[in-house]
Amino acid sequence: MCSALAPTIVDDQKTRARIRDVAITRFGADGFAGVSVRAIAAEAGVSPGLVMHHFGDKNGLREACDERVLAFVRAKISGVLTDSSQIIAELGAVGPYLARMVTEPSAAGDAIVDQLVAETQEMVEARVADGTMRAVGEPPLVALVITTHSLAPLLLRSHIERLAGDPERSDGGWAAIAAPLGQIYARGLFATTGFNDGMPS
Amino acid sequence: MCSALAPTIVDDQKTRARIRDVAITRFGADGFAGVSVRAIAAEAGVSPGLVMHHFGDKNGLREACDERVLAFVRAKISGVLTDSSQIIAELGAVGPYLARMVTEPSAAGDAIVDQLVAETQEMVEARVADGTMRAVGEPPLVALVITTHSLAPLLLRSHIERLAGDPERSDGGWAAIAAPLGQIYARGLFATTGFNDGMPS
DNA sequence: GCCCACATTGAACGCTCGTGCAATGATTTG
DNA sequence: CAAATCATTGCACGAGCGTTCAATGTGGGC
Repeated sequence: MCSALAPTIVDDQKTRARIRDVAITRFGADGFAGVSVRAIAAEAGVSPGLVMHHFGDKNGLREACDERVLAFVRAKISGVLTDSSQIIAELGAVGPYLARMVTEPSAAGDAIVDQLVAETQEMVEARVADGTMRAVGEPPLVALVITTHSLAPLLLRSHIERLAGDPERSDGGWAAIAAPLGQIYARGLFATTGFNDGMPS
Repeated sequence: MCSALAPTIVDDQKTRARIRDVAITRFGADGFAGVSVRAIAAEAGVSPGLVMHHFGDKNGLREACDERVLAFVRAKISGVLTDSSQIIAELGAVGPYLARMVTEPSAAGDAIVDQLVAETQEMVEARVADGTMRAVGEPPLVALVITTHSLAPLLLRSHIERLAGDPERSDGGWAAIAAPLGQIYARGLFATTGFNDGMPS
């Protein structure tokens, strides 16, 4: 064909994996319906036909992406929940895709949230048992609340960096919000104790 | 010019508004790229050409939707932040669209988040002033944290209803999470006071 | 050597998309 | 009544979509 220079220079990653990773990035950025197979193929440096050969159809490609991200989450992040900035930075291109997974309805997204909630629940029960956490409700519900709240930075990443980011510091504003975040979880937000369900308006 | 008597004028506005409202529902469900002008036109009972006549092009339709939702939020909800279940129920079909607006990058989404943060900041400053809220950091950052956390139920609505929903109660699980939520904001989550930034792992 | 399995391509298919446009119908205006 | 205005339609166009497929390159096992 064209380049017979180095046989392994294109093979820095297996072709199938490269297509899938490009797809994760593009799907994360523009959504499943917002990206064409052709665009992914072009960015991966292959033909559209090869995408179909490896993944069957466009939906097969999506499933491969889901699977990959699910495995990524299972492996790397038992705690998307705790340390936002570090984890979000490590997520890299997977971040936006993961955000879409938990945001838009899908079985794979449900599986990820289930896993995060389960892990959080274990953490809650252990910490309540050893006395480092107060029991503020049924563990499954507490875990759900903590998980959803902890996912917020991932889902609203751009706004946090936009509104808390400091041109002085290279950090995207994550360090800045750590202080109030820690205060709330440590001692709460309200000075009064008469509090039922949500803030009184 | 402005003789407000003809029933046709009302019908007139009705058609344009109906198309736009259908678009909000469908865009919210499947995303902007995931819905065709034809599908929206069909569901609104009009021809695709009429959609172009009223909104110029597909992106004009999106801008009309953005504008509508922005006005909706400005008017109805000063506090998406506080009482989740009530507000989310009142949002109706606007909810998913609003979730996409704040989740996917756009100027309109930025505007909405800016507004919510600004309102929250006013609330924080007022409550710190009258002593019902502790000062846990700089008000802009505290407002940002509260806002992002309070948006989580909107963005993860399906998971909350899925995991906290009780077949016994008609409520979708929102009442169930109110208790731990209130406890956290009232007195915090941790029993110990030595706490820096995020939980130690 | 040959052969077979596989990666990969490029062209083509049918379809749907967003959009433009002339025509039609209804309503207001002069 | 005639003219004008505007909502509304049906149709057609070109582009781009997902997908198919026969052909071609490629490399390891016999």
